[in-house]
Amino acid sequence: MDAVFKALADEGRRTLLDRLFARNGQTLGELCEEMHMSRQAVAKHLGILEEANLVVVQWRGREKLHYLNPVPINEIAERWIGKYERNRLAALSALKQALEGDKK
Amino acid sequence: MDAVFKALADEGRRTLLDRLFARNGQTLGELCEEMHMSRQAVAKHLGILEEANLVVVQWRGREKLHYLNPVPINEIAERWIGKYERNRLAALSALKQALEGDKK
DNA sequence: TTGACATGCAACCAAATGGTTGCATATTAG
DNA sequence: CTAATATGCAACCATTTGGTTGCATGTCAA
Repeated sequence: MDAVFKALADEGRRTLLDRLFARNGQTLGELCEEMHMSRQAVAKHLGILEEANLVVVQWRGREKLHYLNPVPINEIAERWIGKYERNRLAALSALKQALEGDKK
Repeated sequence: MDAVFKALADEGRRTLLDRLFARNGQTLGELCEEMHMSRQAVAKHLGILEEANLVVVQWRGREKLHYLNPVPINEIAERWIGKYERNRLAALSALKQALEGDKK
């Protein structure tokens, strides 16, 4: 899971995921457009996303097609964020009380 | 939002959030226990969590009490993860088809 | 076959990150 | 007042990160 969090920490990589979300199965060349950095830099980012299993790759001849894999994101939502979200109101309430308690 | 993702990228910081989730309002000293790094390192991590607004601080005399703020995590879940999660099955299906399509 | 195209690999570099240590400051206890 | 306690600030360091460039490899099209 650490790899997933680390992969999501970079704005450029989140953009790449957004673009695959908008249109799945793009090649490296396509994904390079609009990212203003070199092809190799984009390839590195995609490698990190692959490593985190957020992107799955498919070769078609000389083209490398990239597919979004939503499973790890779902796992984060389920196992980690859900934990906080479920208790959101309780935690907010505790926080509010703590801060108000000080002013008294 | 970038600050939140970056803050969540470190295992130690996630542990700190977990510990505040388990017991809210701990002091820096308390949070240092079990983390095997120096007090200053923990303080830096907490600073990053504060910066990302994931932790809110309350002074009580010479003690600094730390409170978990669940709002930014909730925002991630709502605005970003939710986007992928909602289409989880559709994306999985597309992925599967793409991979199977190759084998034919 | 040959050239163009899509991608990979590796060396290199600057900046950010995560950690340390030493010392300073503020508050509480005796 | 003085000690001890709780924390802050700043310099410093090694490693990681995000980017570059140059060149190599594999595939398609003419």
